[in-house]
Amino acid sequence: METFRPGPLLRPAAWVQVLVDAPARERTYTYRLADGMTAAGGDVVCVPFGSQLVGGIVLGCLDQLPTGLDPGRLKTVESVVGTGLFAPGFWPLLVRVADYYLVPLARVLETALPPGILSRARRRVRLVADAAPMAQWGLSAAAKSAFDFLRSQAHADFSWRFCVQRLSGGVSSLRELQARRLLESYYVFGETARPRTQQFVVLAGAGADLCGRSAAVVQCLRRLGGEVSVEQLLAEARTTRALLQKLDAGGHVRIYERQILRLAAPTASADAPKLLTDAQKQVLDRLQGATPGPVLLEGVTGSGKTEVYLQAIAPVLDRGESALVLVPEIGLTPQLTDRFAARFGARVRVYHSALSEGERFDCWRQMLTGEAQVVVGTRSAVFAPLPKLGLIVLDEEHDGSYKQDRPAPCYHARTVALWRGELAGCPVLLGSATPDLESFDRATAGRYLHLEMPERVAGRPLPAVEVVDMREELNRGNFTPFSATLQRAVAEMHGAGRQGILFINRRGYSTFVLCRNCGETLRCPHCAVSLTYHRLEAGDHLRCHYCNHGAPQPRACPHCTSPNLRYFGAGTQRIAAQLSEQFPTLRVLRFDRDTTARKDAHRQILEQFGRGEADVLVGTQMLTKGLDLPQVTLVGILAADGLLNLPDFRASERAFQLLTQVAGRAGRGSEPGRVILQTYAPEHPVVEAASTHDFRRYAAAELTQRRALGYPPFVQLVALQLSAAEQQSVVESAEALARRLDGSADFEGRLLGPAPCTVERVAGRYRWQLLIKNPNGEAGRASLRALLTQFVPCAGVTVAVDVDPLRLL
DNA sequence: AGCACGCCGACT
DNA sequence: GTCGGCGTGCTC
Repeated sequence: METFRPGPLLRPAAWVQVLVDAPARERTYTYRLADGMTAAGGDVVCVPFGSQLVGGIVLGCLDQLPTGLDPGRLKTVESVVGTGLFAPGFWPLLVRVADYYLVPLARVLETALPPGILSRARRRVRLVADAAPMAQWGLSAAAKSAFDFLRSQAHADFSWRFCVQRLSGGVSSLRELQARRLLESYYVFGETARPRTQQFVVLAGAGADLCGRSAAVVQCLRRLGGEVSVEQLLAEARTTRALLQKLDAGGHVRIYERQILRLAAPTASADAPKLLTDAQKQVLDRLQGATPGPVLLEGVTGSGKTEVYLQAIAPVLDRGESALVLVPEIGLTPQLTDRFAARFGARVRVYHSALSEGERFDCWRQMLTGEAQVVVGTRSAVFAPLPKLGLIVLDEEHDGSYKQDRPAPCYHARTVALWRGELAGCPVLLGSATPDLESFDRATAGRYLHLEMPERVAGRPLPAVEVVDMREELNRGNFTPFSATLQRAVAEMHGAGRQGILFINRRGYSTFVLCRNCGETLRCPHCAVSLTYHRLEAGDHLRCHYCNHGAPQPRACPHCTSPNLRYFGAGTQRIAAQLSEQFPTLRVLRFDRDTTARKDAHRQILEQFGRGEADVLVGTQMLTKGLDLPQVTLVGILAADGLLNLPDFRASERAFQLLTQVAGRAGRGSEPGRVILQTYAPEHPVVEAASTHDFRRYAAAELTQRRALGYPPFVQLVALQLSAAEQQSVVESAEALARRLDGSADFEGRLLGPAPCTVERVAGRYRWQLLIKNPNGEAGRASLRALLTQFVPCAGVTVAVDVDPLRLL
């Protein structure tokens, strides 16, 4: 962890800590500042790195050199290329994220900035205007011809890449010219930065004196109209770039770069504001009148939260400010994105990590210039550089995908959004039918403005939920996954020509495969879990849902060679198959990660279903995320039990959210909805609360229990996960770390573990976990930060820190 | 990414 | 015996 002081300086510092734009960005580097040069955190600099000049971002200034660094090896910052890359308040936000989540600031920057923003493609060179004529004496032949070529051009300013590719002698000529001060290299950033260009070829000469391949290529170019992209010509003429360059050098064709705007604003038909219900009006009134700060909008499913967001944003845009809308997963909410595009048109941009590097870069630039005024995005969009932020909306604020759990920083977009709102002085609107208990607790404690929409729009009722005891079904001899009630309901629904949704929390066909002879389960060779059986067009297949390891379905047990394999547990595939078997005329669509892997598949499936080309959608948790399908009257939850009994203190909270959200898909149109909830534990409090739509009662009971047991939101948790290929070194390191923590006054007696993770081995790595309860806030995190900096684990062991973990592994 | 250092096959 | 292949490793 860095020891610099971030932010602007009181007096000039001598050294800066720089995040360098090199692939090996694991660490930061220290540079000297030349006399009179000043820099502050967030400035973009050009620094020598190895043999080259690269771009970098100043993370902070140093008053003294880090220990163990030889001053003789230090290099000096070449130039400060840009300041004010970030909107005001942005840099303090990044620093705060780094501090809170116990990660180096460099990690946060890499998360927040679009990849490639510092790309070396923007290194440029220019001819020195007043170069000494005698500097040309004694140049090498290559350098001389390179220099002459550059001077023969109409302009004196070139991209580094162009020079390296085009000039004789390449890099060595460039260096020679630089050494003679004939050419200088510099770094550009910002406006002129790499707008996307594409190379085009245009016919230049008559091409008369050409023969062979060259003639054929020119002929081809002429046939294509005399001017096409290089890409296209290469494909059509089946030639190489080298040949084109030769033709360019010979003056037969000319290659040039043309700018392209990569990202068109989403197009959609216009959409007018809808008439509001009284509840919606009240919420909007209170939003307008409120002082900036967090707002929890607790609105039942189908109460019209999206329309509230849209109408809350409209005045923000009218004031010339911008709005940030965060959604759990962009692919799952094409409907919401479309509505924003339809309402606000060209001012809307979609920003998420699945965009290409170039798309993210373009979008980033448009945000900085104010061209993009409404940004709809996922977790990482919380760092969108919108100036004059007037409102932040977090839809489905309880959703777990707002928390990053893979690479550090393990930030929660809701937490960061609240900080952003604080720094920008704007309201942060958190919306959900099933608020996160932490948000709910703060709202009821008066720390958030708490607004409610307890009824659905147009006086539609919430769907009636029938709980079906699956134990009785078994007693009656029904061994199918569908209870008699559900079967009747499906038949009725089908007869009435309506649509339904069946929810099952697993994908694939069977959740595990067991040998009836030796009793062994087929397991993943890399993970401590059983393999899931999938039926694919390409053949039957076993797949690991943790590391995605795949293997063909064996005909016999690999342990005892018995062919007597039996398939247990039903996933979406099997449910869909059995449903079709039982109701041959029913058209069934699957909606899970397997069927939606393809780009735009979400939208296609939903549109297909929306057009009435299928009767039932069988899917996983994906179904819970804000789908608005007015024709759906029936929702079946096949087995609630898989959700209720997970080894995690938040399991019941998640189960409640999931059940309520799935149930909420029913009856969103003019016809009332019906939900059938199948379970082996009908008396479970979560099942009871979900079936009566009673969030308040559930929340009160759960919060009482959390307080008693010392769990969030009453105590902060920090999870430390250690992993390595060697089991022994993981255990040793975990125990060593535990001893350190127990010896520290802050955490004594507040340490859970070390213990192996629920799934001890994933993708060939063993994982152990320590859980710390930190009741001391920032002071506790500070001592943890110090302790972790000093701790050196065994070789090969990585330690991942997760502040406020959502899932206990 | 570049560029160096470093250890094994075809040349003077 | 040297020139040169590109396999790891470092860059303040």
